[in-house]
Amino acid sequence: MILAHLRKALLRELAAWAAEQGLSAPEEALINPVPPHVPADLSLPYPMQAAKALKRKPLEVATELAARLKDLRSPEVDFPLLESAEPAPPGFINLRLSEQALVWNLAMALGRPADGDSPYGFDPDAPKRAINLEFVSANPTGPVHVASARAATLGDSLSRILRRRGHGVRTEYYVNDVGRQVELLGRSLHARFAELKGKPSEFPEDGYHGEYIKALAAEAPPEAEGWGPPEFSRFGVERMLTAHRRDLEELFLVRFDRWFRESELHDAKALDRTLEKLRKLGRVYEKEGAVWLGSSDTEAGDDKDRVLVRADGRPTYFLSDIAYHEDKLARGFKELIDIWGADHHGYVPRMRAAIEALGHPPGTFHAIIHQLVHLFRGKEAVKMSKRAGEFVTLRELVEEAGLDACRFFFALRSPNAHMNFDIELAKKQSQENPVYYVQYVHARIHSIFREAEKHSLRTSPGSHKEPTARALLVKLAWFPEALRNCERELSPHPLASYLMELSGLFHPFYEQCRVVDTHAIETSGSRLNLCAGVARIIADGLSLLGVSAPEKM
RNA sequence: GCGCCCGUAGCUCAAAGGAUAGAGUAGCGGUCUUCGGAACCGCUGGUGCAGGUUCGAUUCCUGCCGGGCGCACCA
Repeated sequence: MILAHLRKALLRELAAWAAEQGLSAPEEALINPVPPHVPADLSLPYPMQAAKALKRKPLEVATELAARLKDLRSPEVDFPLLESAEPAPPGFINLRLSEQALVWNLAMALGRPADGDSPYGFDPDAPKRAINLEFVSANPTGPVHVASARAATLGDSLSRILRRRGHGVRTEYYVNDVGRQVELLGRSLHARFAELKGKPSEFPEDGYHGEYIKALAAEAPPEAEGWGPPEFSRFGVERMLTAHRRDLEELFLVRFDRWFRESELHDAKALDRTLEKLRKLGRVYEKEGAVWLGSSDTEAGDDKDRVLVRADGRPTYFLSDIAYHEDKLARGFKELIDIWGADHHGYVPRMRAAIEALGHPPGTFHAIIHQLVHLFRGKEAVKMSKRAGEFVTLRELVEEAGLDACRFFFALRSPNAHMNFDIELAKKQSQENPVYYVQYVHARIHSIFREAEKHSLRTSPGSHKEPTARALLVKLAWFPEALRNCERELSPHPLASYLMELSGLFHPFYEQCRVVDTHAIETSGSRLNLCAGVARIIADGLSLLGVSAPEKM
């Protein structure tokens, strides 16, 4: 929060200075954390950029600018923001926050989000976005696979963070409840059911072979004797969907605001309407009996045109997908963000092309592509095939490794990171998961609170001189910035990394600064206050990641 | 063959073009009569290769090497 004010104040000052120099104003005042050897809180690299444009010496520019920044103030607060602003080679300005600024920021961090409309981390200046975030959307033809854990973590954590930032976000799960895969599910169940009844059956060639199919067939009601594959399809989809909801929402704590069924589109004739709209816009043509979208003729960069309606008259999956996205936009969303595995990345340009062809502004559609998780058991790669039934379920992993360990583990990784995930290690050595490192600090602080309670010591605002305490205060100020980075990167991993760093700073403080001390009530009070801030941010940050913050471990 | 992603410490990963590349974990050596040893402190260990752009490159560009994933009138 204080850093947002600082950035704004810096930007004003830099813009004024730039105008005097005949430069265009910088778009943003970029501030960076400093490396350990630098005795400051933050650094401003702007002088080096300005020096280039002005063809002047960077350090000279930094010196000139630093002098102007010393007494920097913000209209939102009534104290000076900085204690010092010093030029440093090759052309940084190193900033040290004022004590008032740090104390004020701690108070903001400790404010109760539930009470106000401006919780810590909320960004009043950011333009509000209306986002539909779709993720997982696994076919209801089998249990939720471990491979979905990454997308589920990404989507759920990101949606929580974006909401905290003040955006309107609705999460959505698209259910492919019609089509070939679902038919195959019905035929597989039909065959397994017949087997159970000792009747002759023909198991479909590409059918689903997993044991769960047999188990599911065994659960079919008595009247299933008279069912054909379509009835088994319906039965199977409903059962699978129920299991998906249970695994994702109850087990993995991933919430979807809407479970949208493809069949809803067919019922509403949405495919016809979308096709008609594209036709009117002149974006489709017929060739060789099929209807094509002129997707290569767009800015989206699709390399070829795509079939919407096959020569036999059946619509492609692509068309229903377009209709689905059109439906989301009709519901008022301005941005559609889909989270897809890297195995679908080739689908991005055509989807973008379709959105463009429908006349929506560029940037309406965005795909977050996450790299696939390669599963191992020890050294051995796990092949995953739903049809062969060889896979590890999400439930299996969570029940063995623990929810917190799983969610934090995936949250730490950038979507672009290719990762090898050793299931044995995850199950066996869950103690090594960094999440415990973070949770431990939270539990430790609450232990301090319990100790303070015994001596009737209470938190009180106050300043902090010790370097370890000051480092914590500065780190607390970075929390909103971490959330901002999450929004920019469209990933929760900057927050997870931040929590690791914050936690790492607590222990040195703990070792050097005795908190509970009945001979120093005032110091105890201000240190308890700092502890409260750290605990609050850890609990808050972990909750944004869907991870618990236990008071005892 | 073309396209997208990646290659960073033994392992799993960070790092808005910024300073001496950070964490966790593993390894080695220390720290236990006070708030939690699931801890702390110290040491060891580094950007695949070759060029280029830049005051400055893990980051951008080119080429190479290695890996993952795509390239349907499948979903």
